[in-house]
Amino acid sequence: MDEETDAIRQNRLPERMVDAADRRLLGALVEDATVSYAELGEKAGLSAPAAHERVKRMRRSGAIRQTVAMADPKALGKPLLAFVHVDTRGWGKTPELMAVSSFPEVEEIHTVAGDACLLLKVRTEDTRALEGLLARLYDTPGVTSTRSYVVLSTYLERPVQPGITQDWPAPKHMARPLY
Amino acid sequence: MDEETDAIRQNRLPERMVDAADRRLLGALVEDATVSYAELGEKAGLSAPAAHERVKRMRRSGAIRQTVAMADPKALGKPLLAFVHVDTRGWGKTPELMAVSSFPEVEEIHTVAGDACLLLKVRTEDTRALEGLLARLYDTPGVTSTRSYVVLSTYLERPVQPGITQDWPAPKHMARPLY
DNA sequence: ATATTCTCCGAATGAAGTTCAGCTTCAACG
DNA sequence: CGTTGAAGCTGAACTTCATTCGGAGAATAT
Repeated sequence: MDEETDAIRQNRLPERMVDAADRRLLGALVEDATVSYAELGEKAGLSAPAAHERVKRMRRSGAIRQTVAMADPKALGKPLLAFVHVDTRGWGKTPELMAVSSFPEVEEIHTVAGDACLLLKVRTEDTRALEGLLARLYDTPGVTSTRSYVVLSTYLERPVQPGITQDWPAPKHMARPLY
Repeated sequence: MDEETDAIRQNRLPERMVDAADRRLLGALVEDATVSYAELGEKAGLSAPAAHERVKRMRRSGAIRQTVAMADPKALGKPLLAFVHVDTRGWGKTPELMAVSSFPEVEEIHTVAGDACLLLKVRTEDTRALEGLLARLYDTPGVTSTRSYVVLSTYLERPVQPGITQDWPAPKHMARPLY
């Protein structure tokens, strides 16, 4: 008992596996997080307090990273979506990554295996703003070349889907910024 | 008055611009959608009913597409993230796109300007499952070649950020599937 | 200047989130 | 084999929040 509270304080949670009932809850919450716990429990075959308890645990363990509103980029004045492949030399140091992640247009940053080093997902007001972003990229030390893929139309955009019939371990660590 | 209710029935909403207060609300909701309306209003300098009213309007107009829980892909047994560029001949017809969008591993589908036709974001259990997805892609009529970028590590992954000091028109149509 | 529309606030109501005590199941252990 | 402890669920009680309503103020149009 004492070691568990101790583990919680140290942010190392000995949380449970994500079981079938948890995945049913996740499936509903990934579709719409505004439903009541009563309705949520009904869908998962649980009472409201039980559903609440499990969701709270999943938030704690990091199985549910966050609950957010998805804003329409057009309503925020950023209708242009593009993927940018960045070739670099001497990456791996965090300062450059932090510089790029501070650009407000950048939505995702990944390092990938393939003929590019970095892969960015960016949203801007127009092509002119995209050019401005590219200019700032080239000003970042280490960047050698970029390749842009401007999105013409989007056919699908959805959260991670559950739907695997197997149980998986909860993530080891709490969700936190990666740098 | 009558024409407005008529317009609502026909799904053509004559909604307002998204102003500075709306953007403050969006900024908070994009970070965390579990806050109370009282707290939300406090952050935006409004009372709880006013904040509630504006959020409701933004949901109606489509400025807020949906409110969802972000599940940790690892907790769902899909730790592998990859971007797949797909070259095709004779696209543009929806049936093929619907076939691809029915794959549960596929999270996003975009058509892009550049040396690829389609750009997919996919999550799978492992590289073997990724190969299986590629095989299903090649079985889809029209696909000629694919290029995969397996993500080694992710440094940033966040929702669309507000923060532009200008007002923008609300989206013209309600958010709905694109095909 | 008057009417109209729009948005806001404060109070009241209703519905939801949250806690609690007690019951059941299951596994560990003497 | 019986006992003990932990974990999970349920229904009821409690508390907080979402939601509605009436009225006041500002801005715009007539």
